[in-house]
Amino acid sequence: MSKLLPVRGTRDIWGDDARRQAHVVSEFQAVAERFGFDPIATPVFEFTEVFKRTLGDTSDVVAKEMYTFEDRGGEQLTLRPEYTAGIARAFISEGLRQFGTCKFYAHGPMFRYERPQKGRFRQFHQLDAEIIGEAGPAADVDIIALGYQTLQALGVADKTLLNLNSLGDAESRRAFRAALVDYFQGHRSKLSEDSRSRLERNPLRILDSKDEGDRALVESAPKIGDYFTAEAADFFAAVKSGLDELGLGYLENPALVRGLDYYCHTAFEFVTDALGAQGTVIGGGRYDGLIEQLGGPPTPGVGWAGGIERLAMLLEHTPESPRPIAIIPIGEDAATAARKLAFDLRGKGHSVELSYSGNVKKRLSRANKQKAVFALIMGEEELAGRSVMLRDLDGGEQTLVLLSDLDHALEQKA
RNA sequence: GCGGGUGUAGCUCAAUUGGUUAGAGCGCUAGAUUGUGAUUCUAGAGGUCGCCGGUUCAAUUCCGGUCACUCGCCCCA
Repeated sequence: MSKLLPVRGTRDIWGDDARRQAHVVSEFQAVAERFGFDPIATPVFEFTEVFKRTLGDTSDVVAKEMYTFEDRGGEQLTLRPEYTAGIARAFISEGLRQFGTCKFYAHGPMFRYERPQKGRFRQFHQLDAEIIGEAGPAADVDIIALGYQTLQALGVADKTLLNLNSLGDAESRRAFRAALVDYFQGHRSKLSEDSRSRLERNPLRILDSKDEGDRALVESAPKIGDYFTAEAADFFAAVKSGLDELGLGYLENPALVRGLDYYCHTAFEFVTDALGAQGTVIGGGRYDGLIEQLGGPPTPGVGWAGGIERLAMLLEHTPESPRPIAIIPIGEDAATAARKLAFDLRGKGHSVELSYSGNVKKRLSRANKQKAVFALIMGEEELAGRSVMLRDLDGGEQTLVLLSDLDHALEQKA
């Protein structure tokens, strides 16, 4: 803490960044409501056990990439690295099964102890959508559609490509995994060093290795589709035809994988090439085994999370806030009247700027910077005539308007 | 955890092959009509040259370390 800097990988968000991110959240909320999703908020920290159980103890993600600490009562707590585990925990804790299928949306900060790079921070923010309790492929299609329309609402849909894959059901996965390990063992010496260690830890990850030599091997590696059970194949076909019916294009990407056991069937990502190495803006899939693994009743689920920072970076423009009306009083009496007028106009729904200090010149200059449409100048003369000077800040012309006619005049100008 | 790049004013960047007062644009403050902005003109404020150490008569400049930012690798729940 040598200087007053934010902690590595965290940052202050203000100005245009803050406005862009707020816009991402509000558009998402609007779309989620249209899809009949309900808001949910879960704590930013949980018992470490919640994330440990969902990740599996073996993963060194648990040890190395989570913000874990002990509180004064000796509890092991972790700042949430993702949304799904917390929401699944809430589903169990709150007995939400009684309500049948739950459709939730949420947004908030996440924490991962990683080396920061473009579009990747230690504290970052996510949108999240989950459908819990629905086993059929219609839910998968619905959740992907929600993602797509969110991107559309943000005007970035055409900068992304939907990548789609199926991991099959548990039986398919077992068979595929075995075949994959078998295949790569046979070519062990040709694998990159990274992938040789992946072979033990997480063989599916070899499929999206960035190493060129690995990629060549992956070309002729076993394909998950060849190991699908009939049910798994039907499920994937149903998801694809559901997307086709909506006219949603996608790229079938067999390299799109999920490392953990509870993932099954649908895996998808909306990916962009505009953000360097961190191109996934929305990623999700089906996790039918998760809630059971957490200690709840067997419950299917499907959902996604989207990176707010990444989406905000993709926005073409910073969304404009409405242009205000600036009220500019001259003198103490006018200042009092100005505060009352500002209050009334705001009450009627206008966006109004009223500076706390400054002479006319400074206030006009400020109004200009705030991109005000009009200035309402109120001096002794105007006050005496129960009127204000209505000045158009784009053109420069100004007219004296009776206060009683102000609503009408503003309406005319608008 | 590993590798590349960068660090000079609030912001974007110059400059000094090691030498005396480190510059510009934008922004900010004030003035050119004490009731009129956005244009123009003038003046002003603002810098431990990221930090610590080394070499040197002399370091913002060269060297080492460190911190931060940045791009990528690993990882990606």
